[in-house]
Amino acid sequence: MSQPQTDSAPDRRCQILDAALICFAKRGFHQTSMHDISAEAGISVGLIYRYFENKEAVISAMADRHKKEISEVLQRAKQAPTLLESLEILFTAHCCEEETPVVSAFVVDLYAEASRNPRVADLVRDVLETAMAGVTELISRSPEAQNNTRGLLPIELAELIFAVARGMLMLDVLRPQEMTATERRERQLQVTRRLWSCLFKPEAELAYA
Amino acid sequence: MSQPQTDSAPDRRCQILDAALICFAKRGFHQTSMHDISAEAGISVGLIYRYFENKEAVISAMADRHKKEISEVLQRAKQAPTLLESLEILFTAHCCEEETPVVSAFVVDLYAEASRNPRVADLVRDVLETAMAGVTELISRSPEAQNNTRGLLPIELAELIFAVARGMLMLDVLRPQEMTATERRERQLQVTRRLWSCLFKPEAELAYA
DNA sequence: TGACAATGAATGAACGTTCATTCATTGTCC
DNA sequence: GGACAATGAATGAACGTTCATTCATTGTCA
Repeated sequence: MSQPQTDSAPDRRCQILDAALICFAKRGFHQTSMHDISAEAGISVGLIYRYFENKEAVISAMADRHKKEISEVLQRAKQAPTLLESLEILFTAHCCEEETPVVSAFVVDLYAEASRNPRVADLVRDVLETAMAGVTELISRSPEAQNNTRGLLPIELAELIFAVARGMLMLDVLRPQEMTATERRERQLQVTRRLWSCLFKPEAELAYA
Repeated sequence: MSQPQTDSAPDRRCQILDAALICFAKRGFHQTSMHDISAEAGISVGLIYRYFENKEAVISAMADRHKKEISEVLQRAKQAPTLLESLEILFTAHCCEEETPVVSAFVVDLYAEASRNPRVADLVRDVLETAMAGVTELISRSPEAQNNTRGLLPIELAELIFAVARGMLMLDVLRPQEMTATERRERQLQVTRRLWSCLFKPEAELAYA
């Protein structure tokens, strides 16, 4: 039962962040009270303040964790055998039910927060640039992209890919609750494959119109 | 000088909504107080309640107005001579400085709100479906799309296009304030053209892989 | 036209509530 | 007992909302 401080502290932090994610996804940052979080975590309000300076620190820590999760997804994506599979991993990361789900509503809220909180904006931008650099590199090295027909650079392809991924994520928050994560995932995959067939279908070179 | 009630009432509502848009874009729905809105509009708090039942009614009215604005953009887009120009109008509607700008931050917030407010979700979904139907029709009738190479249906192309549009809008909120609307607009246009060249570059038919 | 009545747009102080934050107190383990 | 984890009632600021009040404008009657 007893845990030395150095071990228990990260656990508590994690527990609080888990609860915060659920609350934030359900109600949004600014409609979630510290009591909501404490209730969800099954602890007292005061205890949150032992691990986080204030509410904004909780939000920042959530953003940080999101950054780490994206890095991990990126690592997994990089190890996929084909570029298409890499993209599928990246595109569906936010509709997995198990593991550490990157809940769509939370991410959309994060972007909304970024629009007015420069610290969050910097962090989100950083996440995005890291992920984009990873995918750009992935594309550069993939055989599929060697003879893509439209004279687009890897970075330009990556920008398109990320735009679609963000756009699908935004669509995800409109889905009625009746739709399961699996169904949403299937939907995302369809669009991914569609985009893929547009971008990387092997064809002869052509100057662009 | 004197205005009959039937004329002045919509003006006041509009004035309040204009102020609310500025506040919402700056601070978000739930960080904006009714005092913020009244101060921005240059009126008293109480007066807002003469025109709107409560704060949620202000948000709903904003969403309604957004719906009308999108309809207008769609009408304009439909009248463009080429499909590319139609898409350019749709893609850059949110970074115009003049007229009634559809501020990116507000729209991202609207999606975040949609994720937890079913009424807002229905409205946003409705806007999206209308716009998507319009673009799908536009694509069906455009000569550019007659010989698109990837065996994608107009509706599937429209979904891709809208995903990119939403994704770029999300990116827009991360832009540092130093970037002008014109620069952001140019950025959006680049991506639009890139997508266009992927989707509609005239080529011979091919069965999809 | 002038005097007075009626209107309702507009105000902003006040109210009840919610919320983030604090801290005195209690529980737990070595 | 000492050190630290955990509690949750208390605090005060901020918020959405209400409503008694003001006052310019409009309508009415002589």
